Amino acid sequence: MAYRETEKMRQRKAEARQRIVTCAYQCVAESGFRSARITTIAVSAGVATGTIYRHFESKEDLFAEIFRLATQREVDKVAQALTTTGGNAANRLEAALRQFAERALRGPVMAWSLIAEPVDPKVEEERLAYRKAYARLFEQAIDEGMNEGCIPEQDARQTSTCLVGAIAESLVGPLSPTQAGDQPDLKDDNNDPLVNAILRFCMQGLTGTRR
Amino acid sequence: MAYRETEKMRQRKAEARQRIVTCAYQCVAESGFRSARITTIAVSAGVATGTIYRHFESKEDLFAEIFRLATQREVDKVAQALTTTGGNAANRLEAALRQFAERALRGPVMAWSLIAEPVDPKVEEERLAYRKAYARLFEQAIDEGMNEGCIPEQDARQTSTCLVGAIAESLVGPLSPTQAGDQPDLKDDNNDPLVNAILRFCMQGLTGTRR
DNA sequence: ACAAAGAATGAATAATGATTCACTATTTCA
DNA sequence: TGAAATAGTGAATCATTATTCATTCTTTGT
Repeated sequence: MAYRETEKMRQRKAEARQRIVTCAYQCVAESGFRSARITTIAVSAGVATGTIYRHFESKEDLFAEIFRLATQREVDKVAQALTTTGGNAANRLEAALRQFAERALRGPVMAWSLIAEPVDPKVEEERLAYRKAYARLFEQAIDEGMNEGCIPEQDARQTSTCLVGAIAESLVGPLSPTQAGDQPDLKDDNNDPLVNAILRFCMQGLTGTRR
Repeated sequence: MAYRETEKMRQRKAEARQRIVTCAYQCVAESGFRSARITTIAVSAGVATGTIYRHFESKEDLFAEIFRLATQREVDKVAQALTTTGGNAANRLEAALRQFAERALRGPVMAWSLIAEPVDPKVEEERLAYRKAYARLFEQAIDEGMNEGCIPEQDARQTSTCLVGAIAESLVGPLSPTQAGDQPDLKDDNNDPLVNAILRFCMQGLTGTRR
């Protein structure tokens, strides 16, 4: 016997994989999935195109992983807003919705890719999962709110889906790459008028209470 | 001189064009844009593939026209619901939203193509227009409602965008081709629970009044 | 019937990039 | 050092369809 995979090698491979992921991520964050080329990613990661296929079944698989990664970041942040905010469940939910919208407006290219860019089926599947992940977070908060009594009884799952839809749709226009360069700066002070208008609708739909 | 386009010819060409459009429409209504092939459309329309290019610049152009056509039908129906329903602006708007959702559930394949199927850029553009068309209808109704006093003052454009988003997102799951065969029959009696739940959220978001 | 003009045809082409794979290089261990 | 095992390479291949265009067919007016 001669060669057996050693720790050192395992690590080196993991590094290469990581480099590929990172470069692919950057490509997508710069100009979306559609224009991201395997060749380009390979070059920028300093490997041959073939090497990418030693780490990923296919381009779609790689992209699905990128999507999942980007998604996880976002969902985590929203989950965090949900847990670290004070006040009742309705307050916490509002903070989470705000986080969702504001983060999107801050990273518009990636947000557009995640929300609205036409993508291949495997990636589209991830998108459905991503939207569902948000919905589930919101759903849980609504359930809590109903228990606390600060949110009226309702179909929490259905409402959470509506919340995701209302926000996503409201962002499509502003994020659309045809009007890049808009939305110059966004303050941290809960005062973006677009975000406020979205939130008003969402919270009203949720609580049936005029703001 | 010898040949000059005559009325008869003009008509015959128009018929061929119409046939192409109809067949393309059927293809899409059966299984979406992605799987619709120019060759298949040509065969079913009884023309050569080349002939399609005498009538349309490109596949995308043809599909954009199909999209526009399908869209127009839907938007017209919603507009009709908006004008023919009795009651105040809020009632009329509710009827329109209901029409939007119910029609989608009745023609799920086409609805999915219009709402969520990944499509090429030119067609995607039509989709934005389509969503905007709905939003504009709703916006107008909201404006009327604010004048009538039955809808509180708000940013009508923003609200209408949220309405479109909430409904569309709520439909994505149920329309998704992976779970075709669901949603077996839908009565005309304003009683589909999914539709009712969506409408509750929408109307609350709009009026801030609990249902 | 004929020639000019245009329409229709559909097999061949083109374009695009993802993917492969025969080969080279590297790692490991006796 | 050398042989086995695996990793890396990237030019060539493949697959998929939309699109083209040289050719054939139709229509029209004389």
